[in-house]
Amino acid sequence: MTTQNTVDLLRLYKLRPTRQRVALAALLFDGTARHVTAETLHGQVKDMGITLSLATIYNTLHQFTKVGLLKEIRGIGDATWFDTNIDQHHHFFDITNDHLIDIPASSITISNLPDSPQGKVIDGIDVIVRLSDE
Amino acid sequence: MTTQNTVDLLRLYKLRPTRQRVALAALLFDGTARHVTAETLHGQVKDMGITLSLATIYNTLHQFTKVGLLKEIRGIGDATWFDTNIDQHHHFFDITNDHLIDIPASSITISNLPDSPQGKVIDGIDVIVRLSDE
DNA sequence: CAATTATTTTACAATCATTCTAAACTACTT
DNA sequence: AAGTAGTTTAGAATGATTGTAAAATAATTG
Ligand SMILES: [Mn+2]
Ligand SMILES: [Mn+2]
Ligand SMILES: [Zn+2]
Ligand SMILES: [Zn+2]
Repeated sequence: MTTQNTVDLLRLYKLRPTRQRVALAALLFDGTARHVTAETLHGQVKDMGITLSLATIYNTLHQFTKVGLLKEIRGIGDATWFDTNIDQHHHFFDITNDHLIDIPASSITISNLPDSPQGKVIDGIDVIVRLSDE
Repeated sequence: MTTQNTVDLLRLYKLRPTRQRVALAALLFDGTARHVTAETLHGQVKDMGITLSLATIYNTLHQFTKVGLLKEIRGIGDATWFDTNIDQHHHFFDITNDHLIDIPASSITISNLPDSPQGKVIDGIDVIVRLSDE
């Protein structure tokens, strides 16, 4: 993604295109599916020779999530993961290397779910398929 | 559960029936399905007038899990939950009150799951159905 | 292009769930 | 009863994350 495209993307979402946000958006939104934690992303920008504080990474990941550019995933190890795939979908989680693989929602059929309790409605369904070496 | 039954249960699993473990086992294994965190369980024993350290609660929950008396559930809020239902099953999670409800594995049908990657095998499947007020 | 204002970044402290450590205590064996 | 191995505990440490307040920077205005 060019810097100009990244700037435009941020403007579109009413986020000031600061040096830090441009760097992170360029890394994240290259069209490929990415799963990052604050720490892994911090490592990736550092590898590019850019220094920015972990607090800014957290702030930015949450802002991107708020505007709908990212999805938060919890329950994978101890840290919070952020996903560039914002479609409703599920995950394989390889417990031997902490690797996530997308499963399109259309690839899983869930049937016979019991009725929700009185006055409650389903907000979402998260499926995690844990993988290990055979 | 009588104290004697609790003592026998612990002996059966080669765990010394200490005052602390007897109290926790009696609370947990009364035959009803329970979902606790270290903190909620700590509160419950405190309410019974028994004082024991949070470290012991953590130790005991992990020991009970290791021998198969409990199951660990992650991805529900920030804390680790422990479940007296050790059958393979899933959960409704009510996000308005942090309440968990069991869904028997037999009540959910998952079909069309994509193939696992080369050399990987499915270790387990966790389904969390998030509930909110309608 | 200043000057002003609004937003963002950052260093650093604080929080919270959990684990570690090492000393005091207790259950089991002899 | 004494000895030993296992357990509990207070308190420190850890690690992910969030809060704070000052310094830096982007946007706006004249
Ligand atoms: Mn968050
Ligand atoms: Mn654990
Ligand atoms: Zn994903
Ligand atoms: Zn359960």
